[in-house]
Amino acid sequence: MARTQGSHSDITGPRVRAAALQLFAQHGYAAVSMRQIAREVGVQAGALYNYTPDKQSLLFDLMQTHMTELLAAREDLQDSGSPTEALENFTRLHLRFHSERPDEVFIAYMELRNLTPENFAVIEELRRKYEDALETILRAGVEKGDFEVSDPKIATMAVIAMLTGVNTWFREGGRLSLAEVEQIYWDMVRKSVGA
Amino acid sequence: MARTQGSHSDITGPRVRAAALQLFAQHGYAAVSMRQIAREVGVQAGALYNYTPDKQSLLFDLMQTHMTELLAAREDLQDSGSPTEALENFTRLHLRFHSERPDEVFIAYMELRNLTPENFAVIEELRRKYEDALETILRAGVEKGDFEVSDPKIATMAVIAMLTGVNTWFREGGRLSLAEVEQIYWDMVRKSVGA
DNA sequence: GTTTTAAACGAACGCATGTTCAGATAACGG
DNA sequence: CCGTTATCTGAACATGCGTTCGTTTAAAAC
Repeated sequence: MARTQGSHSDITGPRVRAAALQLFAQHGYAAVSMRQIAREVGVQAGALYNYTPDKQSLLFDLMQTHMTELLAAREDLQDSGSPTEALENFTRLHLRFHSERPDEVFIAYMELRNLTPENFAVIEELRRKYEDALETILRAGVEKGDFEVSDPKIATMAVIAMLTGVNTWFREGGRLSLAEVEQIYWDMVRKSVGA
Repeated sequence: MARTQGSHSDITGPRVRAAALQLFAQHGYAAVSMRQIAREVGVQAGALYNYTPDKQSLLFDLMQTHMTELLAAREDLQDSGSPTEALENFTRLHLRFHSERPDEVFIAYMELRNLTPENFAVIEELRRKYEDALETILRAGVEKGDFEVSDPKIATMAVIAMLTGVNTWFREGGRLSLAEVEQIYWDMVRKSVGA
């Protein structure tokens, strides 16, 4: 029973990625089989190969798309203001972007070791670019005398770790709204760099 | 060829756990087979079942041991001093303990979803106890007027995330010594809670 | 109304998985 | 020196894996 209604490729393709995203995030790449993904989509396993050359590419595409979108969102920020304003923009963007995409974030941080070396290098490069953006802001603030940071490299890692940690507990509809969470984290980030 | 020298159970047992620890951390629980662990130990797969009832127990034991040791180390700290001193002790202990056990920490954070529901509940309870310790310190500091923290629960999560992030980049023998890293992170933690 | 083609089926491939267990081996206690 | 026992082997089990491919279906094109 193929094609029970209309052309499917532009519907099934996104559904395959959505199912892979959800299942990889929930159980982990290695623990999810192509047959599970197919069952979620409502299709036989063989049909998945109309949409991905293999399982590895499915993972890589999800991660690359996520990192590319993150970088694009970051570049949309015009850091014309002061370092403090730039840092606030970065902080709020990071929190908003990450809290909107818990599954993508989870995969991007947990499944790096399941990438082939070539694919890993690509993702790492994207991640490095993102970290560089924050480090640049911190260095500008230090140079201008606005921030008090002894080691910008470490401060970058510390701030990103702190912000990304929001995904371990924040759920929309919980005790606090995203706006409140943004404010609390921004207060902590600001103080931690002495701004 | 069994027992080529002396009794092995008290040697092989720890070696099984060590191999599992290293392999789970490197490739992930789901991606590591019992035969890989056995090969690392230098034994056939069947022999592993003299030391663990199954693969799941191997993972659970590693995580439970780690969390129990962490809590024990935490309880060895006498927080007789001020909240600020208690927070500094907590910060330095966390950094030291975690940087000494990168594999255990990695597993404890990444493999939660591969625990059975019963085992997961046990580990989560241990983690909650550890987080409670920090939250108690923060609340004491707020009450005494030493800290400036709007939401102790969130501040707890933020600080722990920031500190645990040290494991994503810190390697002994790198640019900075552990003592230097401790100082930098303590500065940032102290400032972030307004102490 | 016929032909083309996108899309999915469903069986098959070789191989790996966690776990069990009867049998072999070698150090130990007597 | 012999019998016991802790320890490990090695084969087997059912099941599942990622991937391939000839075949079937039904919508689209003409």
